[in-house]
Amino acid sequence: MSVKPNLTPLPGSCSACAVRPFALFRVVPQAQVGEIARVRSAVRLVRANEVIRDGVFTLYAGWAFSWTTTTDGRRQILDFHLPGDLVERSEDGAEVSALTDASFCALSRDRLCEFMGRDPGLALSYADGLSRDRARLRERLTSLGRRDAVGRVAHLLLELHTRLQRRGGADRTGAPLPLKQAHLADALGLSVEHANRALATLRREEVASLQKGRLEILDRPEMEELAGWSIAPAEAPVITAKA
Amino acid sequence: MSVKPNLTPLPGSCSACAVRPFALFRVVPQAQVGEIARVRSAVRLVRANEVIRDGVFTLYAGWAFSWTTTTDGRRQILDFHLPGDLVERSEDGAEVSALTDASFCALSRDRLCEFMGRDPGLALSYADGLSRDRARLRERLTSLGRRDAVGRVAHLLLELHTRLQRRGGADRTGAPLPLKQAHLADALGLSVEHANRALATLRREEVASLQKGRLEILDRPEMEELAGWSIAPAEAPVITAKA
DNA sequence: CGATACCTTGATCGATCTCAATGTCGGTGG
DNA sequence: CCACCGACATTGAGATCGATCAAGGTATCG
Repeated sequence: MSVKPNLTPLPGSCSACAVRPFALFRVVPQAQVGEIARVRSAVRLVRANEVIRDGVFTLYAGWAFSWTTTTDGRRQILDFHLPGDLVERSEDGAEVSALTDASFCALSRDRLCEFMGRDPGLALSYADGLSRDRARLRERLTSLGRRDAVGRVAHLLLELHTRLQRRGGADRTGAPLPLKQAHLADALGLSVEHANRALATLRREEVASLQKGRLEILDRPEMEELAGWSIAPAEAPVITAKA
Repeated sequence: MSVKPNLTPLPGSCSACAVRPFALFRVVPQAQVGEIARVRSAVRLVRANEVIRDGVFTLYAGWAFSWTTTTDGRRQILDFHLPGDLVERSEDGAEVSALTDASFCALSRDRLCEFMGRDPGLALSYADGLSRDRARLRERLTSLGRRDAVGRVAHLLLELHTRLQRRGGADRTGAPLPLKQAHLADALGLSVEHANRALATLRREEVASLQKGRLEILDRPEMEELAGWSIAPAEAPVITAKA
């Protein structure tokens, strides 16, 4: 086991940054890329499972996730972070950990705020990221509220596949996915055993498989069906319920 | 039954707006309040349960909520909106409905973007709102993932009480709360019957009661206990699960 | 080879859903 | 004024999904 994570180090200059097209600073014109460096406070490498203490950072390589624990000690994973994502350690007691070995650019919150205060485009880029986060959380909330275990798992896998694809980290039928079953369980409000069974169902039905860090989508239509993956608008039931 | 909602109409001028101190435009200095009017596209009154079609608006009076339905027709409430909140009808098939009779200022998305593009402070105010939305969704996700029915109900009631209090709409021991049990159920991933039973438990244990549109908090320490209402940071279990 | 981390499976238990009534209360038409 | 109606709230009994508990199984790494 190497002492340091086995990741290519970050480029010294932001102008060569491979993830900038997907990141907060994508809106900064080439001419002002130099200014970004003043917001950067450190470049770091962390090992899988290490807790990250920096308040704001842009993930460069590897995965991370945000989580809390309830008072009785159970973990809830709030979101997964992919390369290019801007991640904030929030005030409210949530933590951020590396899911894999990872590297990132820590930012100074003060200098970032200052920069955004001068550059509305950057502020809007920041807002755009928040808006995406919110959309993801809403989807996940819908999963936990109204989908069964198989549906939740299928939905999360489709979500991650889509996000990876947008960054070129996936092909149409699969992608590398470093999640353990415990991560799935803690993100979806399931026990590990049940997450395992849901995954087994998907595999048995030849819908999808997640093994050895790789997702394979075998039957996308069926998977979307199970996940309730419709971005379709809805008629308006006035006062509904029925779990 | 009146044909029009029984709400005081909005003031003609934004400078007299009662909710502006809590709203997106709180950061606009008095001298430029006139510019806000150009972003406003309409003032509307809607009845309880009416679907709202405007894309972006500031709620002025009354409550609203955002929701989706799953493919099998069950409803998930994504968030509740209170006076002063900026509400967006999102791209993704989520709808917004009035929970009570309500009035609001519809905004032009284009002109709002333009304004924010000129005024970084406004863009950051917008981001701040998104950030709060996200924090609320994370809390709710934790509820659905890791808390039982009574905990979920208690937590949501505390959240709403806190939000109302910040706006002066609640005293320490209670507040008017127009939610039906079906709203609670659909927000928390429960059946109406079970939401009812959870509420009954809280009442029986003399922790809190929600009746006739009013919340009473009878035993706040106990309620916080049940809700897991700790904003306490947590130790880091490395790979947990166990629902 | 043994340890460790992770995955899998089975049996049982329990929280929550479903289905089916019944109760309450404010409003409305007669 | 009263009987009825519709919207909500409540209660009970039985069915289910997913949690727990308890073993194994497998693969990787030192």
